[in-house]
Amino acid sequence: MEDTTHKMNTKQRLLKAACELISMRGYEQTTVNDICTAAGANIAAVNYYFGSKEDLYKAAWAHAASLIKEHHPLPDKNIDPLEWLNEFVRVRIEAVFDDTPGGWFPRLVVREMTNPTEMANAFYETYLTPKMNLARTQVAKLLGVPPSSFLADTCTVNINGMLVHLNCMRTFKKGPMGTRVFSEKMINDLITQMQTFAEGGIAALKKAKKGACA
Amino acid sequence: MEDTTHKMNTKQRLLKAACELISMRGYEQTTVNDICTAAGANIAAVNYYFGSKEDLYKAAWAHAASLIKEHHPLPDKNIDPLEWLNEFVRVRIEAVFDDTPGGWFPRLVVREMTNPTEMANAFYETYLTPKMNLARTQVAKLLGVPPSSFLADTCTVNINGMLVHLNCMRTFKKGPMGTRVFSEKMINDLITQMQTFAEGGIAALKKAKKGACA
DNA sequence: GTCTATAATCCGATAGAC
DNA sequence: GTCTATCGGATTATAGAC
Repeated sequence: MEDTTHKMNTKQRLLKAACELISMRGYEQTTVNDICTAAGANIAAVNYYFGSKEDLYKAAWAHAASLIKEHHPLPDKNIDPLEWLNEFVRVRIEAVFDDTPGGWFPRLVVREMTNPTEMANAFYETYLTPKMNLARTQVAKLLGVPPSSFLADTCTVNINGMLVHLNCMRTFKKGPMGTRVFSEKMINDLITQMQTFAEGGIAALKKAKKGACA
Repeated sequence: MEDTTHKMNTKQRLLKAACELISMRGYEQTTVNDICTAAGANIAAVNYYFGSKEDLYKAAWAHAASLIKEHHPLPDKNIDPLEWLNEFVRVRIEAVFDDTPGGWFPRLVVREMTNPTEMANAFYETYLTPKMNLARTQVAKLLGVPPSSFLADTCTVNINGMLVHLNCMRTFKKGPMGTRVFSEKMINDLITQMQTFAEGGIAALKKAKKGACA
């Protein structure tokens, strides 16, 4: 990671500082003063370039979303469902452990999820719901049920829950949740384990469904 | 739930209002003014009875912890591990969906997890770590590995992640995460599904472990 | 014990000089 | 574009009357 801060103009520096600080501390806990100081800009710069703290925040989401799309793209939806799910788990975990700008997005998401602003609904619809629909479609294929079914929904929520929880452990440094340290090998083991766990869980649910019908 | 507010003294009313409001909105988002208004007390009452907002918060945790111990006790640790885990999942989910004071604790936990105060570490050690150690011990028995192993740890984290995520969906009403509505039957289905999913996940991990040794 | 009034901070936003 | 100075609002905590 080359530091190109010195080459960026004030607006770009503010955007970068906003992504970094807000993904690290959350929206409410980050003041415009913090952002301006980190960006080497004056306290009035945020309002000059973005109009308000809220609008800077929206720009930060858009920026982080484009970066994760570039660095951690989701698998092709036309491949085998099980392969898709394994790739999905892998990509999501890798993004969670990404300490470069490519990892800003999952942290912004979990901050917004757990400390919602007035913009939460808009962010969800734009950036998250489409991805979640993709995942539920693949899980439904594996379960042999419609994507709109309660089983497909809750099963997807379960898998997403494990990933979100992992994201929390990385995002919230304060408190014992963030005290775990993961080496490169441990991350790879974690990916394999979560893939195995999810696959086993889905298989068990599919089997139980058949049993209930018989 | 009988409303006995009128019978309580000011200190008790403050404690109740603090539990309700902070579990609903979080510590930072709840002002002492909100709490005093809800308790029908004066703005200065919190400092008079508890010394500070922080000390009231500590009292709220202690109160909520004693209530969940009473209304949603964990299963006996000497029963069969699989039965223990199923009971654990059931009890935790029931607590998450409990809208009475018995459900204050999980909401306080998730608020503190995702918006940590300076007291986070102390709360964890006192109220949470012991429970998590219990769960990891049972999961380790099912996996056939030591409780201190990476596999037992991450597997327990996976299961806990699903439960925490469910807790988030109930706690954070703002944003689409809290828009799902669960009927009594859906909650029971959810319990069965999550038990099946966890059991299947653990079985798959145990099988993969054997395969790796062969 | 309860109340009013206020002190002491802190934050986002903006006016106006340069 | 950048800066200083300040306004207006919100919050915790407390002093002091009743």
